[in-house]
Amino acid sequence: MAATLHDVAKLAGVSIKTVSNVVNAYPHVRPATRERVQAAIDELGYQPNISARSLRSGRSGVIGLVLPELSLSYFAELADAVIAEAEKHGLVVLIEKTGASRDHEIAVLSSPRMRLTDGLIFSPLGMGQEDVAHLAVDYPLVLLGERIFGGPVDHVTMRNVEAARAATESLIAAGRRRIAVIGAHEGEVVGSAALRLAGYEEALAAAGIALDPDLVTFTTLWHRANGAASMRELVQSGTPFDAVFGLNDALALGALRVLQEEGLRVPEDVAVIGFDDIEESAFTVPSLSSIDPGRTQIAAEAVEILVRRIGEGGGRPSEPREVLVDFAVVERESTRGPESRAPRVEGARPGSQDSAATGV
Amino acid sequence: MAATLHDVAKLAGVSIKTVSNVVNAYPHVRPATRERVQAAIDELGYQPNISARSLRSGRSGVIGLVLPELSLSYFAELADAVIAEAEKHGLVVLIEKTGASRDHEIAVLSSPRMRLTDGLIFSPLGMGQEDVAHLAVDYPLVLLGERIFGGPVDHVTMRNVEAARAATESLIAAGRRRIAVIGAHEGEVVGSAALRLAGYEEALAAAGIALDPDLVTFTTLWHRANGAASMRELVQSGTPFDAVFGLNDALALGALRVLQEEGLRVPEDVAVIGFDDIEESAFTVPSLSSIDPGRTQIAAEAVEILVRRIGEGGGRPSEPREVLVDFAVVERESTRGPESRAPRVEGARPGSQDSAATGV
DNA sequence: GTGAAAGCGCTAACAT
DNA sequence: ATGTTAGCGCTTTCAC
Repeated sequence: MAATLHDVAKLAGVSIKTVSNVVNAYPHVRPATRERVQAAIDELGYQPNISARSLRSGRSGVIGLVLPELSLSYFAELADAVIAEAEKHGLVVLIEKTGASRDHEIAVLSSPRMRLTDGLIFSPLGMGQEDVAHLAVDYPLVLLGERIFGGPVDHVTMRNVEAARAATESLIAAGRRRIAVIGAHEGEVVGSAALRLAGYEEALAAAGIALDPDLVTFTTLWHRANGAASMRELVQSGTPFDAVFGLNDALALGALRVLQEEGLRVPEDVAVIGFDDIEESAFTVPSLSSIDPGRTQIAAEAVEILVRRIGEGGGRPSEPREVLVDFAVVERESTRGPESRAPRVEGARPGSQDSAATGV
Repeated sequence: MAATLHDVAKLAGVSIKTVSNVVNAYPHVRPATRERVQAAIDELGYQPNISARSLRSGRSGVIGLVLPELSLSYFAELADAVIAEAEKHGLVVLIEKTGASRDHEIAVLSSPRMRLTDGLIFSPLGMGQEDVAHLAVDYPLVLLGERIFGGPVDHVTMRNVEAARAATESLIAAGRRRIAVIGAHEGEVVGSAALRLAGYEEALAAAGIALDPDLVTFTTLWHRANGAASMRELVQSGTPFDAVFGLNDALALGALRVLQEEGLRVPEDVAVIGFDDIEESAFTVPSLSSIDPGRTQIAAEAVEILVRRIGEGGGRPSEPREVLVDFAVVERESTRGPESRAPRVEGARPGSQDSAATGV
């Protein structure tokens, strides 16, 4: 049913090689021939068969993106950015979600389902440093996140420690001294939680503020509900505090809600800052200060590096690269005084590029 | 480099057919042979080449999902659900985003990039009823959304009119009479905006409330910022109102924020209800009442129908199906009186299934 | 500048 | 129960 190179060749009265040359924009084709072939292509509505091309050339034009979960805003926005970047390179994106399960993550790395991709952008959450060996795969792979460092692959990550330190410092600069942390992970050494906690501790130390363990709350999950629960516990414990650092925005948002339920004023009584700068944070009441970790830059770098690796082919690969992107402290109402509340609602953030009319 | 059927066959001392039989779990293989082949597979780390399989069999095990944008919570949560459903059928999902552009949507339908998928789940936002002919493609296609009806393809959609009517009725039942609408689309006849507005009008008519055009505000985009802007205009216009129906949650959330900026109490002065029931709505202050439009059911039905169509093969296709999923009114603080505020924060919603530990 | 032919790795007929 | 063989549609030498 679908037209093939042969059909086009027959109709145009040339060989399939010539048709192939036209399809692939090979320069040395006589204009007259090209025109005739193009006419035949249009008439038959010819579409190249990607499987056949891929089988022969070893390239599918598809890259894989492996994420914990799409319904978390951070990852949804990351995926959106990756798809946009991939499109610039003429690539489409196959998304696999792992549910942050270590086993699932490891399985995906050697899954034949992923074999039709030219390379993978891999964002694990369950795997840890001890799994570094699993990353030694025989296809292009770019690692994201902060679960594994120093692996045999290119790695794009954010400046967790510095950014968390900057977040904490912004609270200290506003005169806060009793800064609670929401979302620490017990005993973790690498991983977002550990790194961000380290940044928090650095900031306190630099300001000469003693670390009060009672102010550090733990939760494995980083959803709104966990932030809310931690906050409620902290309030009920009676431990005094004048600021909250949510290790991600969802946690901070959950905490924000509970603070208000409890009748505490934000930021007058308690200042709140998050991490991730998801779109939602600009629209809550009060709007949430946060760290923009450079999400779009991460997506751009990851795709760029992957494309370069794919282009390298099987040749002796160059050294794995470790890329750190820039971050920014985004101050909003939850840390600024109420006097500076204008403009009260921000417009569309520049980060959410090419968002055309989109209902539902 | 990568092992092929031939390599495995040679090592196991059998023919490639036998290896193929083992790989594809063909039942009539002697246990001893199967074991020997499996050993060879393991030893060589054999992975079937999907492109070759796909070229030969015409199936890739990949389905496409075409969406306006992933950074909108509704679509992110929908994509998440589709991926989960697809996985149950052993399929992976290729996501393409269109930015809600009509041209992009039409182009995707005939894009060779999508030709390696076995079928498509297609959620347009730019195309309209006049584009119905573009849906007559020669591969399995399931249409989502409410831009086009009665097309030549299976269609899974929500009960927009009934659900919007129920939302409005819940406000009326709470004693509200001056119900503003945020997000209407000028002159639209089909599409989410038009259908939901129709439901609103039905509810008013049924309750004997005259429609006041001043209460219906228009905005093309359905982001938080648009809801905020519309709300601000309405407040400043001086038009009295005691309730707001946001045609999606993002609009309602933007409105919710402005209402509070303006010193209006929700729900005491103004009750607010949205549409979509995105995860975030349970965690705002106050939490947002909404319509759960049956998102997970939509994903499940869409994948199910697509899988069946793919299975049908080229045979005479059965009639296109039109599937309507169930909705539910989710009442939260923004419409309930404050006396019923407990429990104050909901736990993880059952809708967000299989969300394991997920940081960042 | 264009054509002929080989073969990528696999599945599906058909044979045995 | 297992082997043989013929392509799927394309790209890629290598001729001409």
